Amino acid sequence: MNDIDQKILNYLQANGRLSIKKLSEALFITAPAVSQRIKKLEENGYIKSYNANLDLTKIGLNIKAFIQLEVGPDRKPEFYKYIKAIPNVLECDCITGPYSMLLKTVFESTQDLDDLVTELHRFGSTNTQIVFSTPVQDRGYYIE
Amino acid sequence: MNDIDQKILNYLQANGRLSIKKLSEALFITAPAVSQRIKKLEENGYIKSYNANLDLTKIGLNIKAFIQLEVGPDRKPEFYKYIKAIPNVLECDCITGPYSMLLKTVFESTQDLDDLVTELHRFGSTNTQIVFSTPVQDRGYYIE
DNA sequence: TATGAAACCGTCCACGT
DNA sequence: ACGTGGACGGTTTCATA
Repeated sequence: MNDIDQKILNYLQANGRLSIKKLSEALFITAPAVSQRIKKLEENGYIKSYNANLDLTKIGLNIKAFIQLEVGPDRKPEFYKYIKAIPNVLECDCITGPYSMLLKTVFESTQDLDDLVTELHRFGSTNTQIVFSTPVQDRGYYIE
Repeated sequence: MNDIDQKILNYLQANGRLSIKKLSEALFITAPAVSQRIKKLEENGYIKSYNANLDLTKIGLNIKAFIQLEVGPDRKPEFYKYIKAIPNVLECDCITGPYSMLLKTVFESTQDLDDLVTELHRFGSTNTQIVFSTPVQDRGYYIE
């Protein structure tokens, strides 16, 4: 990981479909050199994936909410398997504090949100916060 | 937005660098047709961006934490400007409940986390939860 | 949306540093 | 170990219908 690799990572975080050619021009090295570096960054696990980022409200998912959930340590394996299968859950983190799980979720309606929360109660108590707005969208980390 | 567009969005969410050729083969239409569809999806705002997803622990950002913060309504503009300039904040949501903001953050050490929390206190009281593990990584929404 | 042609881009290889 | 330049093969785009 040197200076050029960091720049590649910054560029690709900002635009995951940037062509090798464009990168080679921005970095003043040739295309094969860029190609090799990216390959290594992928192989060494620096780059986990490339993703298109959608505007979910455009496909009717207008409700975004964070749900905190109490899950006993013994029920974690069961819970993980369950939660991975629910498409509305975009992220799930195991955290410190009285609620052990934090879920980031999206729904078409508050009714759908309510349905999931009701389901989740079989694992433990919940605490739900609905999102009004997102001043900082999930973004990359600029490396310097 | 028809069936083919949905499939394109699903494919690109899973692999943002998928070539037009590969997509055209998967969808049984020609490459120019795919190209035009993607262009429209971008223009109409369905696709907001393409991003490389990094393993942040690989670059020393081992601490991930959610910080809840009380911000008075009158100080929101000031807060938004401030928070956008901090690279450690990957996401910021304005939410319901006693704490009006939820921040997703990453740091090299708990010391750095402590420093930011101390800074944030000029806006209001905070509540911090450190992440132990992330069973569901920030993922796309599979459209059906 | 399909077709073919042209332009473009990415990869491979041999070589040099 | 890393970068370069040329050549090849594959991909995207354009014009046309």
